[in-house]
Amino acid sequence: MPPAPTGRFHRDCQQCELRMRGMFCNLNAETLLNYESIGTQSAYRKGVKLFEEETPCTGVFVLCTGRVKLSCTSREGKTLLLRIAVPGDVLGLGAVISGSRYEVTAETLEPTSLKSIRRDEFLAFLNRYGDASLRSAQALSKEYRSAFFDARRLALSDSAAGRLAGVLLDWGKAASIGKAEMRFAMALTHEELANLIGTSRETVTRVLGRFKKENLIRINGSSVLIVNSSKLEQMAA
Amino acid sequence: MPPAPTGRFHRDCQQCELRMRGMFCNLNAETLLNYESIGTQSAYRKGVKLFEEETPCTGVFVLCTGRVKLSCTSREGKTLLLRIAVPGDVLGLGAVISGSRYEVTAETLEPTSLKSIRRDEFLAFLNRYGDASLRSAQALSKEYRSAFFDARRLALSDSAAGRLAGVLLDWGKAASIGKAEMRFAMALTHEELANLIGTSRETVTRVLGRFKKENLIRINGSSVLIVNSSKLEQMAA
DNA sequence: AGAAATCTGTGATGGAGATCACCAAGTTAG
DNA sequence: CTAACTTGGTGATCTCCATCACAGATTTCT
Repeated sequence: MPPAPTGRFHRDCQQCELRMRGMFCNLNAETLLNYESIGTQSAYRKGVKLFEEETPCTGVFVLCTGRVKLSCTSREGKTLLLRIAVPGDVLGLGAVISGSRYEVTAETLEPTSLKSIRRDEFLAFLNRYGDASLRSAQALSKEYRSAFFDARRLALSDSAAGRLAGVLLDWGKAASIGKAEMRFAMALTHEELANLIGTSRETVTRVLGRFKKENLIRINGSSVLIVNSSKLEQMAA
Repeated sequence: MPPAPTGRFHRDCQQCELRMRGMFCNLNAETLLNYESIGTQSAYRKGVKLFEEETPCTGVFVLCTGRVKLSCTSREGKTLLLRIAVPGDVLGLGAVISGSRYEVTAETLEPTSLKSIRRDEFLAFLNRYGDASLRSAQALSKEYRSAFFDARRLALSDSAAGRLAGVLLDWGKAASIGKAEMRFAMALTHEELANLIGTSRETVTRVLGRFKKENLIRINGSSVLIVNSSKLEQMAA
C-alpha cells in the first residue's frame, strides 16, 4: 500500500508551469480536463518510500515538486542507482502498463508533492484518451532509452574511469546547453556515484582525484567544472 | 536507407497466427484494417543489417518470420548483445517514437520476412488509432523492462558466473513453463553469450565447464538441461 | 572431399579494482 | 556543545578475469 502523505493540496494543471514539459500536462483540452479529475494530490516528507521493488503495483505518481531517487538492490545489499526523478516525471509507469510489480524503489530526497493515480483508474484514462496513450509511450520510450544507455555504458566501458567520465560528460552537457563552460552541481555522494556506475566508493574517490590531478576537471564544493572534455570523451569511448 | 529486400509478399494479418501474440495483430477491427494498408511486406536473406546504431531512423519493422539479432558496439569494437528478436516483435519502435536515431543494430540471423513502415506513416497511424498507441506503449514497456533487467544484472551481479547463472535460469524458466524439467536449446555461441553478459569468450567456456563439472547443468549439443536450479539461483543472486 | 573459417577448450600472466582498515573532516542529533 | 553518523581520502592486499597464445573440434564453403 502507498505510504500516508503528510499533506494534501490541489494544483491546477492548466496553470502548471510544467504544462509544456511534463508528460501529462501538455494534452488536448478534453483529455486534460479528465486528467485533472482523476487521482489525488498529496505531499510527502523527505526520506519516504513511495514504492519498493518487487511489491505489487498500485498506481503511478506524477512528480510536481521535489526530487525522488530511483534505485534497486540485490539480496547481498549491492545497490544500483538508476536516476534522480525531477518534477514532471511519471513514476511507476512501466509497472502499470505492463501489469507487473514495481521493478525499482522510489524514495523522496526532499519534501515532495505529487499526484497519485490508481492503476485501474489510470488504465481506464489511457484507454479513453488516445493522446494520453501516445504520451505514455513517449515517456516510456524516454525511460527505456536511458536504461538502455546505462546498460550500454556498464557493459561496453570496461574501466570505472571510462564510465565515470561518461556520466560527468552527460551531466556537463545537460547543464551547459548554450553556455561557454561545462559546469554543473554534483548532487550525489561518492557512494551514490559508485552505485550509479557499478563500482566501489573508494574507486570513485580515487578516479575523481586522478581527474583533478590530470586537470581534466575542477571541483569546488558541489560545483564541478569540466576542463578537458575531449580527453574525457576519449576515455568514455 | 533500408537495405533492398530479396523478396516480397503479402500476408493477411487477419489470418496471422501471431494475431494474439504479436503487438500489432491483436487490434480492433477498424485499426487492424488500417494497419494492413500501411507499410510494405518484404523478405531478407540471412546476415542483412536492417538498420545500424547511430543512423537516422527511417521506420519500424514488424518481424513475421525468422530471427534478428539486436546488438550495439563501442568504438573499441566491444559488443553488447541485447536480445534475439522473434516473430511478432517490433524493431525500431523506441527510435521512431522518441524521434531519435536507432540506438542498436539489427541483423538477420536467418531468412526473414517482415513488414516495414515508414516513420511518418507509422506516427500518423498511432495518432489516429488510440488502441495502437496503447499497444506501442506496452511493447516499449516490455522492451524497457528487459533492458532494465539486463542493466540490473550487469551492475548487481559482480561475478561472471553469477550473470551466466542468471541468463541460464531465465531461459530455462521461459522454455519449461508447465514442464517438469528445465531444458532449452542454446541458440548462442560462447562468444555471443559473452557479449550478452559482458565478459570474455574464454570465461564463458570456463564457467560453463565448471557448471557441468559441479553437476549444475548438463549439455548435449545445443540442448541444455538445468540440473540444480536452486544452486544456480543462489549464485545468480 | 578438402580447405577455410568459425567455434570450443585450456594454460600462463598481468592488471584493474574490490575489500579491509584506518583517519580526517563535516553534519546531524541529542 | 559534545556525541554519533555520514562522507571523503589513502594505503595494502588479494582475487577475479581480460588477454594472449595455441590446439583440437565443427561447421561452412566451393
